[in-house]
Amino acid sequence: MNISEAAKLSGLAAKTIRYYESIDLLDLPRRGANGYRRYQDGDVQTLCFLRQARQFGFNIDQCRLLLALYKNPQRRSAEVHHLVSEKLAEVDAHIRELGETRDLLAQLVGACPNDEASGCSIIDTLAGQPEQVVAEKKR
Amino acid sequence: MNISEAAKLSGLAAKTIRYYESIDLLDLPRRGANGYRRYQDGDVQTLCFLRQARQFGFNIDQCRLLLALYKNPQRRSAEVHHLVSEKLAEVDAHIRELGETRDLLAQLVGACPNDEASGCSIIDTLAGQPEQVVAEKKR
DNA sequence: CTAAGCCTTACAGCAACTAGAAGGTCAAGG
DNA sequence: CCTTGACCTTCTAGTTGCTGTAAGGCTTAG
Repeated sequence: MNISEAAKLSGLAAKTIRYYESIDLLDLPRRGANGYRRYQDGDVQTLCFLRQARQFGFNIDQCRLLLALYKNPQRRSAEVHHLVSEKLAEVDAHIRELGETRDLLAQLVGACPNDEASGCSIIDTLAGQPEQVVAEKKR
Repeated sequence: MNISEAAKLSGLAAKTIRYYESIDLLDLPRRGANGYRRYQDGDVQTLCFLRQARQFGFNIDQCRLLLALYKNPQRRSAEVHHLVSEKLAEVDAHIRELGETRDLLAQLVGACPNDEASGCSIIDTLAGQPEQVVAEKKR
C-alpha cells in the first residue's frame, strides 16, 4: 500500500510518517518502481504503535526506546513497565500542577466583579509579586 | 535598575524579557548612557504580570490582551472575567484529557507482568489498532 | 489530452523560548 | 595602569513535533 493508505490505517498523517522517517524513528521503507513508498501490514502495526505511544504522552526519544523494545523479542517486560510507570508519574505530576492552576483560576474568576466597572481583582492579583500567589497556593 | 535586577525581581529570565521586547509584547525600555536597558518599579510590575499570566497558561497573544486591559484604566472587569473563565474551561478540559490518559497508563502498568520474560501486555496494547484503546477508554 | 488526485523532495514556519558567539562596559584588586 | 570577572549588547541558530507550501512527477478516468 502507498503512504496515504498506511496513514489512514494508522491514524498518523502522511507528513508525520515521512517526518518520522527523516528523524530515523522509522526505517527506510521499500519503494515501488515509481519511487513511491510501499508499506506492509507489519509497518502499519509499527505506525499504530507510535501513534498510541505519542498519544500516551511519550516524546520521540521515549518512543525510540519503546519501539526498540517492541521490536526486540528478547525484551524483559520489566523494562517496559519501568518506562510506562515513569510516564504515569509524570502525567500524575502534570495533572496535580494543572489542578493547582485551575483552582487559582477559579478563585480569580469567583472574585472578579464581572461588571462594567474597571476595578478587577484578577488584574490586581496578576500584577502582584509572585509570593502573593504562592502564598495563596499554599492555603 | 538593569535587566538582571528586573529579571530577579520579576522571576523572568533576562533573555525572556528581551524576547518579549522583540515581539512587541513589551515597550522599548529607556536606555542608560552605556546603552543598557533601565527599568523602573512599574516595569517590574508589568513583568510580574506577564510572568503570572504565562504561569496561568495564557499564551502570548492572550497575554497581549490581558496586558492591554491591565494598562487600561477604562477596562470593564467583565472583559477580564471573560478571558479568565475561558482559560479556566480550557484548563479543565486539559485536566480531564490528561486524567483519561493517566487512567489508561495505570491500566497498562497494572497489567504488565513486570518480570524478566518478554511477554508484555503494554507492548501488545500499544501495537493494537486505535479502536481497542478507544474501547477501553469508554469503559 | 487534460484534469484530478496521488506521490516525491526541499524549504519555511509555528510557540516560546534558550543557547551560544562575539564583543562592549564597569568595578575591584594588584 | 592593567587585568579579571561580571555584567551588558546584538545576532544567529537550535529546541520539539510537526504542518504548510512550492514545484514537480506519476496515474487514472473521462
